[in-house]
Amino acid sequence: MTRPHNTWIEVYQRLYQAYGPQHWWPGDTPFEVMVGAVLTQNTAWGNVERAIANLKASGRLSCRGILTLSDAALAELIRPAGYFNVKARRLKALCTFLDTEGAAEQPDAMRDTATLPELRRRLLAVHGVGEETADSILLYALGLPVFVVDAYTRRIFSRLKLIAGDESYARIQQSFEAALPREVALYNEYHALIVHLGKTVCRPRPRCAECPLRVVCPEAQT
DNA sequence: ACCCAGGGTCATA
DNA sequence: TATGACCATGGG
Repeated sequence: MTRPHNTWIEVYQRLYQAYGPQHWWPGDTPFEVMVGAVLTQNTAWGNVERAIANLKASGRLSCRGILTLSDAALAELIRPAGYFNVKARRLKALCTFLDTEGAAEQPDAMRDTATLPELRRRLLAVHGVGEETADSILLYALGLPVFVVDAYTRRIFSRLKLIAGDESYARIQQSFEAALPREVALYNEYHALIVHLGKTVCRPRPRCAECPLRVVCPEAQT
């Protein structure tokens, strides 16, 4: 008997065939990934890169380096990332958390201190860490199997009519995790490809002529 | 001069 | 629980 066609996997395959591996997360260390996950909240990645470059250049890209800065000095370093006062506080909250977890020196050591659901709960309790930021940290900094849902995911998959768009984060996440094999490498690549498509093609005003999902997407069936 | 970007918190009803 | 205001820079 023929199994129902898994569109969720087909979308991945088409994106991968079109764009290839994305080599995510753009960041050298787990700690840099965590910092980037906070800084990129509602912010273009290019601005985040400048902020991270400032932190690196000043030798402050570490828990201690961040916690020993004044709020004002930290805000000044991350200014290009926008919301700099808000994000300065959030970065400090994250570093304080890592400290209390005994993971200040080795942020990815946190990985083996608890089960995945427990780690997620702890991250969500940190000020400034919501669901997407928590999951980005779990997947891209700690290498744990959690599918990351973001605004691009909602836009693309609602245009594909695979979701309505206004579901809860958890609901959308479950749709992906139920349809896909539980593999970190797949979750990693899929989300990265979604972001790439969202930035270049599936924009607020879509450029469907260049979309590798043309045959799958009702939006493009003019 | 707009619109948009790899969200999250907080106050209010 | 569900909305809306707020946070702010930089590119198109």
